[in-house]
Amino acid sequence: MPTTRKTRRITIDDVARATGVSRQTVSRAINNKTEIDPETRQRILEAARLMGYRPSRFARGLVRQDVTTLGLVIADVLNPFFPEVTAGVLKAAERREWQVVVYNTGSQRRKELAVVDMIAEQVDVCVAFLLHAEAINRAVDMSMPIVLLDKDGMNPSVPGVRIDFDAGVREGLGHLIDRGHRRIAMLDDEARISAAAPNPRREVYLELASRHGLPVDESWIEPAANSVAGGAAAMERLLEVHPDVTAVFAYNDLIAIGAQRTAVRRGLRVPDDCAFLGCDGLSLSELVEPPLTTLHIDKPRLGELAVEQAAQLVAGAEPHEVPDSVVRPELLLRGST
Amino acid sequence: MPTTRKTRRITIDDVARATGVSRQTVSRAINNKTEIDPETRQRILEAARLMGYRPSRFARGLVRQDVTTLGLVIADVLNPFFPEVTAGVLKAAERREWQVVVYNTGSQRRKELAVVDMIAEQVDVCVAFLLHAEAINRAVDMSMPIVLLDKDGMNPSVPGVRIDFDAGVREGLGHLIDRGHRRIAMLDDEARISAAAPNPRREVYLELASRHGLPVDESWIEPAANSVAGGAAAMERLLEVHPDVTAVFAYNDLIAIGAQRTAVRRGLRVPDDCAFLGCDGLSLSELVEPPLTTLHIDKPRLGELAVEQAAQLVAGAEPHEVPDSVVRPELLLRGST
DNA sequence: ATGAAAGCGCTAACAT
DNA sequence: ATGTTAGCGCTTTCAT
Repeated sequence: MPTTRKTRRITIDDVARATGVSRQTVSRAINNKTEIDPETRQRILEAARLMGYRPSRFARGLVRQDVTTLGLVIADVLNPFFPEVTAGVLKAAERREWQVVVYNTGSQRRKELAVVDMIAEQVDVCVAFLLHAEAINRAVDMSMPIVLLDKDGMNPSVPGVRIDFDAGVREGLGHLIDRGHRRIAMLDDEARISAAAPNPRREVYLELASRHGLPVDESWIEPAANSVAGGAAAMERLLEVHPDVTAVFAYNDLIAIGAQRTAVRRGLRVPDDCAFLGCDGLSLSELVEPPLTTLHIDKPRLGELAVEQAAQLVAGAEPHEVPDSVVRPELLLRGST
Repeated sequence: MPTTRKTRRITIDDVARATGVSRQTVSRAINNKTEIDPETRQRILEAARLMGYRPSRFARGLVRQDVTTLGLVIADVLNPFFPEVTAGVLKAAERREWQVVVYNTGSQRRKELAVVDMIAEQVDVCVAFLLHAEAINRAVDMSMPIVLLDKDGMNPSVPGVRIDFDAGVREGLGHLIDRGHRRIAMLDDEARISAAAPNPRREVYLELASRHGLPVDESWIEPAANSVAGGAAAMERLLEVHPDVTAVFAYNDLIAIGAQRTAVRRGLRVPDDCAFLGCDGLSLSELVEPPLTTLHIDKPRLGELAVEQAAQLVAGAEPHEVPDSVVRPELLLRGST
């Protein structure tokens, strides 16, 4: 049972009183200002330490307006895609001495909205992966400076990084088609579907299928939960409907890896019986057997670019003045195709 | 070239002036208080939106002392161990409506110290993975309430979660010895070595080696950078010195996976020619070939326990009054042994 | 080298 | 339903 002592906060005045100096002198001591007697400083610092004094960040922030806090909104820390993006965000933030507050949404509508409300109150600017247009609009409505990770097809008045899936997926699927694949299925992201968010990966898939006259229709698109287990389960369902599938294009690497595992477990040879094409290029994807062919995205760079745009907003630029950045996926040919 | 307009902040007074009401009425409107005419509220809200007004979190925090910010200090977002811990931390923080600020140290002494200085100014309490005793002591010195992730052997006056490697490693190495392995090497973490941090994994390894009369000495311990590539490189070096090694115990799964890849690439059969035992149980480790035998740690729980201890500190408990938590690794037998 | 006064932007408590 | 008065804890500016 934790004791809930309401231990009143120790303030700079307490320290001043205890050391018999004025508040300002204490302030000088703890802020390493020059105009102060070295001995006085020592005495004050010592007393402050003993008393457990810690300056209030709020009081400080109020007067010196120099601390910038960035909100980073991601869907799921457990999907390696986000830690990789986060690495870039942290790096860029560190350079600027910005604080980074992280929020997880699970891509659920309710949580995305709740997180937007939260960040609106707590941060100066934010970089966000948001699937629900409603959540994005809410942020804009609250005058929250926001930069989108994966802005493709989203609210055009909000700056963001565009991942050029169009070119990438065209190249990736072209590769499968060149290899003679016709019965190519897609494992899509069910969260994106249920959020009714723009989905270039799916659109390009359908467009190419039609252009090349592939014998596939929407029944060849199976929604998957965004995880290895989700990909594995989706592949089971797909094989029920289309046991003759020869290649699978997955929404991302996690889903592709799960699907490939199902295939292997079922005794299919990869890539001979069924090939797999992932998307996003997790470092994990070269560790599985066979290593996954994937559309690699430079995720740290994605994060850095977003922070750079955020910096423009902080500097006073209007959202429409901040040009979108673009990241282009790169086809990494490996053993799964 | 971003425009650096110094656009003065819009305050509640600006909104009040623009709408011809008092500051307090604006406050009521934006905080959804009851005692206000619905029409007035609408008018104010509309004006605030148009003006792009956003309440200052500092001013607010100063007066309503109800926002808690937790600093989460990790070594490396790219090591899946930390995202998994982070998942637990975020979950526990969300329940309490705490903000979580993340800092990456790379386990470098300089950065650990810099991060401690930073968090001391910016957060109310922190949960940290710190290798350098100096950094921990600095936090204590600054009266920073802190909880350690992996506190084993660290400053006993600081609360933390203890991972019971002693029992775990005993069981894991016991398993290898039972299988008849004698020439068991260890791939240690070079960052921990250079920080001169306590290392129960290594100690137990040496103790068991001596107790069971294994034909190994310190030359059988090879330091590895904390990554798959690091593990791979360390294994190369190990094989130079001890080509007759039959089992490898790695500091963690990332290193084990890299080492195992080197073995496979060299044509060794795993586990017949060389077995691999990891430590920490990343979800990744069951995706590699062969799946890795490992000492699984419930990392989300580790994070949650730490936050619970942090909550006690926030509630006013003295560090020495907060009992350590313990997480016990569990041996997961898989294909690599 | 130190102190006094002013004020950062907001909300709580008390008027009206 | 709205306005007024006091701070929250700190740093800045200006005295001394």
